[in-house]
Amino acid sequence: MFRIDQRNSTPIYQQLVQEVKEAILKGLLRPSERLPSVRELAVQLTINPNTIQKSYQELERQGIIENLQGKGTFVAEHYRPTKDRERLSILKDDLRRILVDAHYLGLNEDELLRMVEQLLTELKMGEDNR
Amino acid sequence: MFRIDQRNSTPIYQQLVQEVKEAILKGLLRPSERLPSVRELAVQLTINPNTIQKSYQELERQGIIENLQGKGTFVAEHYRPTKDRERLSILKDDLRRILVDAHYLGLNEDELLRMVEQLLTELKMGEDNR
Amino acid sequence: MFRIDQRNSTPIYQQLVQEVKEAILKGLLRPSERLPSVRELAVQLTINPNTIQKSYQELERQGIIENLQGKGTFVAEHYRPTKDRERLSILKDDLRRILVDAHYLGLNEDELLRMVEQLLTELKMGEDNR
Amino acid sequence: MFRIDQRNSTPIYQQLVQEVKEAILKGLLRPSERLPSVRELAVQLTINPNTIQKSYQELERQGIIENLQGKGTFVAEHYRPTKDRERLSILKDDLRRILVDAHYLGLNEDELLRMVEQLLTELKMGEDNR
DNA sequence: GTGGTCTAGACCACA
DNA sequence: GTGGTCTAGACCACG
Repeated sequence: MFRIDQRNSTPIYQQLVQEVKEAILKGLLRPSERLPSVRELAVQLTINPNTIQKSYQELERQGIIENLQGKGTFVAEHYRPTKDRERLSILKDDLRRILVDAHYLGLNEDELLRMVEQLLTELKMGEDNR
Repeated sequence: MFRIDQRNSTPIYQQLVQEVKEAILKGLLRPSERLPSVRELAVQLTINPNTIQKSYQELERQGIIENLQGKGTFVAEHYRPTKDRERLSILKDDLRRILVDAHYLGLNEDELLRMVEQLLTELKMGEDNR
Repeated sequence: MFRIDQRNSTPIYQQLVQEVKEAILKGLLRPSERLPSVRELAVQLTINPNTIQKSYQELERQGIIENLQGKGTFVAEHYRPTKDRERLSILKDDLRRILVDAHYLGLNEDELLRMVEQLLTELKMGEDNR
Repeated sequence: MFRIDQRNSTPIYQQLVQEVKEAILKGLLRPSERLPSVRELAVQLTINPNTIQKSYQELERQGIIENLQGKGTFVAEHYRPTKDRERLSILKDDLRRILVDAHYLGLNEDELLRMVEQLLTELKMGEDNR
């Protein structure tokens, strides 16, 4: 269900956060749908349960998933984007960094924009999924 | 000359690498121009010299600056983009991550593309500056 | 009759205890009045009967409701406040925590006191209801 | 420096978060002042470093403390209250719960308000501390 | 020396 | 069965 690369240097728990967000965006996970339990997923991905838990807590903090006591973890029914200024500013900085790197890797403006478009399509953004 | 934010969680040495790359892109630093010495910059930015050193080494590894023994560090005269497949793939992953985050922050496709355009203009990319 | 929020992280049984206490305070439930049976309430609130049971037990322990074998559960006729020192001390700690949090949320002393007054009015405290 | 009660059922990491917030409020910790390192505090309080870390991360998330890479953890220079509506609503619910409990413990409105006033004085709120 | 991540394993509250 | 907390101990990146 989720792809985790143990050799990737980005923390596993962040990779999982990202994977869940993408899965929801792509419609693979739907609002109110149940996520695998911490233990289940730990077994599936051969990752420590604590690591899974950290991911779930982060996703809950962002309002993307919800925990029902003793029943499990679910995709939030109504996700409300935050428009958090601070996080938007960080995002913009990250984007700037990427554009700079892209230039030094030899990508020109057109190639870059095409890459963006392709990724947006892949993620089915602009569609009705949450 | 370079903006470093100690509170930012991205490593200081990476921030500096980024700042130098941007400065060159914007034409603030021109090919063959001399960079501040490690010690100078360490004093200016009140940062550990080892950290500056690490940034310069990274930039040299990427072929963006060159060290002339005993003379100082200079912006490379002729930078050749690498087209490094591995790094391109990482860049794409980073970009995907950002697009997903943007969505969860409430940005739609249009707003995103406009942000990209704005940043590209800011960086004067598309022009002849290295 | 009682509002339960499954997404709220405070245990459901505690939420219910709270709701019952408030209902009595507001006069919605009067001394000697019968409470819904465990099963009834479990169906109404779509909650596990064991959870309801736990709430009722807690309320009985506090002397707020009484169980008459085979007849049902009733609001106690004469509630005598306990003046339990231990619980008073815990309450004070909880209150301190809230005041601190309020400060960090940007509330000043006036706004806080006004909030307290408002809540007291809402709860009709200061009146003769139990 | 910080009082932790291992027997208290509220999680240790939350107790510590609370203690730090209070210490700042009371002026025992001043903006820009360095907090004990995770390891130091772990030894002092005979608590696992991971637990301390969890507290520090929560405080950082709330913008109350800041981490400077490799240099340690510091009280934020300029704390900006969030006015987070959701958290305010939770706070109000907590406050309501306490008022109800206070009533059932036999406190009347006057006694309650006096307790609030006393706590506010203890915390030196209303003064110039941050 | 600083914090950040991860694992292994344990215990507990809740439903 | 569910997630939440805590410990012990290890490794790593950063400055």
